[in-house]
Amino acid sequence: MDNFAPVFPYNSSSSTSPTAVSSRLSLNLMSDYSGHAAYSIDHNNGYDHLEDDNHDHYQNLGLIGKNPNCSSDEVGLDHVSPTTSELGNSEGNDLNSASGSGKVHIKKGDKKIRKPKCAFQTRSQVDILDDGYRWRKYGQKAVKNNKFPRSYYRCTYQGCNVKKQVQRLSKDEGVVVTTYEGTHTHPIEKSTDNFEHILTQMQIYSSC
DNA sequence: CGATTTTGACCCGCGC
DNA sequence: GCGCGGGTCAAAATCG
Repeated sequence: MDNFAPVFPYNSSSSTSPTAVSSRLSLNLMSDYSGHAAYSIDHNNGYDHLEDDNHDHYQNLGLIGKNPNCSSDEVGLDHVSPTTSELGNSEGNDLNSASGSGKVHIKKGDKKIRKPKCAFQTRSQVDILDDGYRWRKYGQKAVKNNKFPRSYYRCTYQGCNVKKQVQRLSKDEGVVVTTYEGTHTHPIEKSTDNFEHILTQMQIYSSC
């Protein structure tokens, strides 16, 4: 049993103690996201402040993952090239930037290292949720059966190869699905009030 | 001028 | 084997 590090961009070092708010949340199982089970968190109160302008306002709708632990197994979306880095036992945390010689795709015979991956839905008017880290967009793709494209972001912190995907649901335009992949190797770069709050709470249930 | 975004091309896995 | 869908690269464009 591989215990994956937290997928959320918050390491256990986060000081906030996730206790008080937990009673407000309830977990519901949904089951429609790329074939994986999805967990939604309903807030009985709070986080419905949908008035704001330049700063994001979001209402968290839930965790999406294969299981409540958000382990990445079988999410099966990432391939790692072990050519330039030792991946033997490094918990797959380095998706080595493959700078230089082109594409990162694995070759035959290389073993796939899956990184922890965790997705959650957020009801938001904006696509880019301010989670306190700095991200650089490196790609965008049209998604089948979805009129909205999916955006790919990478953490800009040197040596940190955490990625995330952001996608808006076509059947519910108000819902943004954010998928985090990997674990941040550095502290958060700026404080975010409500989003940190949200993620802190979610960590209670995901224990990832 | 450095950082970030845009976008077309490329690569890979998978299903048929 | 082929086509499709998804993920990434990298050059050019844009932004601050």
